[in-house]
Amino acid sequence: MVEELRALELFTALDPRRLQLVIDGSRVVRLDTGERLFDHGQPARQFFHLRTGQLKLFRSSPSGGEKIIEILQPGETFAQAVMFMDPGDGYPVSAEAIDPSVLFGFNNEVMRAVMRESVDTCFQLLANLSRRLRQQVDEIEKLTLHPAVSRLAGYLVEQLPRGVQASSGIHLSAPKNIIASRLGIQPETFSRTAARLMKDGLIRVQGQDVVLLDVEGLRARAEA
Amino acid sequence: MVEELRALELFTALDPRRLQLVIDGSRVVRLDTGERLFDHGQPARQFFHLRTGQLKLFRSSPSGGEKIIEILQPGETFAQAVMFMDPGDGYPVSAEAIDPSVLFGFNNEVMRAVMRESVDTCFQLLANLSRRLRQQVDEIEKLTLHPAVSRLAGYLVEQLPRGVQASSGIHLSAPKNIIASRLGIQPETFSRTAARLMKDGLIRVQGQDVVLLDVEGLRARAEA
DNA sequence: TCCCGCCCTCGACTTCCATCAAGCTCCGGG
DNA sequence: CCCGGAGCTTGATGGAAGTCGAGGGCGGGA
Repeated sequence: MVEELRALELFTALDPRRLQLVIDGSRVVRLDTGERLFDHGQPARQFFHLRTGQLKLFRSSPSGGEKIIEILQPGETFAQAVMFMDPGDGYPVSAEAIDPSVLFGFNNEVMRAVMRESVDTCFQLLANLSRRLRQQVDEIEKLTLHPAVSRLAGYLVEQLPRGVQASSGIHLSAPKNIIASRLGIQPETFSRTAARLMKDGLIRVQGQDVVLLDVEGLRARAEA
Repeated sequence: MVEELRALELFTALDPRRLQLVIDGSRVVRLDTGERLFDHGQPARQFFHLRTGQLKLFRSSPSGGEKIIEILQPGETFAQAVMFMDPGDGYPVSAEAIDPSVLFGFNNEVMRAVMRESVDTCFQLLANLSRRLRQQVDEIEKLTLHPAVSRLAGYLVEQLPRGVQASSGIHLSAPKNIIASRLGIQPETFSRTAARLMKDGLIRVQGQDVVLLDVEGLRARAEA
C-alpha cells in the first residue's frame, strides 16, 4: 500500500521520511453509491486519492439544478488546491460516490508542513494546478462558444486512448445522464444529440459502448 | 518603481537580492488600444503586471465568437500560471489592450529559479492559483446553472466596493459589450436584460454609471 | 464645426435547448 | 415469474437567448 502511495505524482519528490509522515496522517475511506464525501462549503481538512470506484464533483443550484464539474476515475488525486485556500472558504464543490469507492484521505496540515521543506513538491503541485486552470478555461470556452453537438463530439474524441485512430470503440465511464451533466446539457438533449451523430454516420451506440466511426468527422463537429 | 514592484503580492516573500534578480529580468511594455500582448497558444516566456490601462483576456472560436475570460484592472498580475505549464502549451488565452496600457513583463525562467529558493513565494503563488481555480468553478456554475438576468445581477453586486449597502452607485469599468462577453451573453441581450432590471426598479442606468436601487433584490435575482 | 464611426438600443424573427409527458428496456427482488 | 424502478429514448411544446436589421446618440478627428 505504501508502494501504491509512493507512486502518486504529487509524492514523487518526497524523501521516504517525509512521505511516511504524510502516510501516517492518512486514512482509508469507503463509500457506497450515493454517499457524500464532502459538501460544498464544508471546512476542508483533507485532500484525497481515489483508489477504486468512481466519484462526481459537482455544484448544485438552489433551483434544484446540478452541474458536474468532474468525474473522477481510479488513480486520480483531487482537492489538493484546498490546502492553500482561505480556510474560511471550505470545499469549492461537493463530492459523491457514483459507484462503491475506496479512497485515501490525507491531512492538509501535515502535507503543508512537508511541502514547506520540499520545493520540488511545491513545483509539482504548481504544475498540476496550472494544468487544471487551463482545462477550466477550455471548459468555459466550450460552454459559451460551442453548442451541444460540438461538446458531445469533443467529449467522445477526448475519450479515445492516446494515439489511437481509425474507427475505434470506447466505453462510457459513467451513465449517460452523468455525462450529460458534465457537458452542461439535459439527458434528453444528450440522447437526441447522440441520435443525430448516429444518423450522420459518425458513431454507433450500444448501451455504454460507443464506436467512433469517423474520428475526423467528429473532430470537425467539435470545432464548429 | 522598485518600490512599486516590491509591493506586489507575489513578491512579498522575496528578499531584496532575489527581488532584484527578478526586476533585472523585467521590461516595460506599452500598448495602444487594440494591441495584442500575446496570442492563445503562443510560447510563454513572460508573465505580467498591469500598471495602468485595461486589458482583456479572451478565447476566440473559429466561428468568430469571442469569450472574455477576464477584464484586468491596474494592479493585477496575470499569466503567472504559465511558468509551470508544459512549455509546449503556450498561453491559454489571448491578451489585448482595451485602453492604452503600461505593463511590466517578467522573465519566467528567472522567476522559477528564484522560487526554487523561496518556499514562501511558492506558497504565495499556490494560494493565488487555488483562489482562481475556485473562481473558475464559480464561473462555470453561473454559466450553466444561471440565466442571463442572474449573471448580470450577480455581476453588478460584485462590483460594489466591500461592505457598502443601501442604494449605491457603481461605474462600469468597461464598455457594455465587453462586460456582455465577460458574462457570456450578446450585447443586445445585455441591453434588454438591463432594461428589465430597470423596469423592475432594481437599478438605474446612465451610460457607464449604474445605481443599484435594491441590492437585496439584485442578490435575490442572482440566485434564482 | 461637422461628420463619421462606434456603441448602444429596440423590434422582429429564428434557433437551440429545456421542459413536460409518455413509453421503452433492462435488471434485481419479492 | 411478475412486478417495479431506474435509465434511456422520443415526441410535442415553450421559453430564453441569438441573429438580423435599423435607428439614435455621443465623442473624436478632420
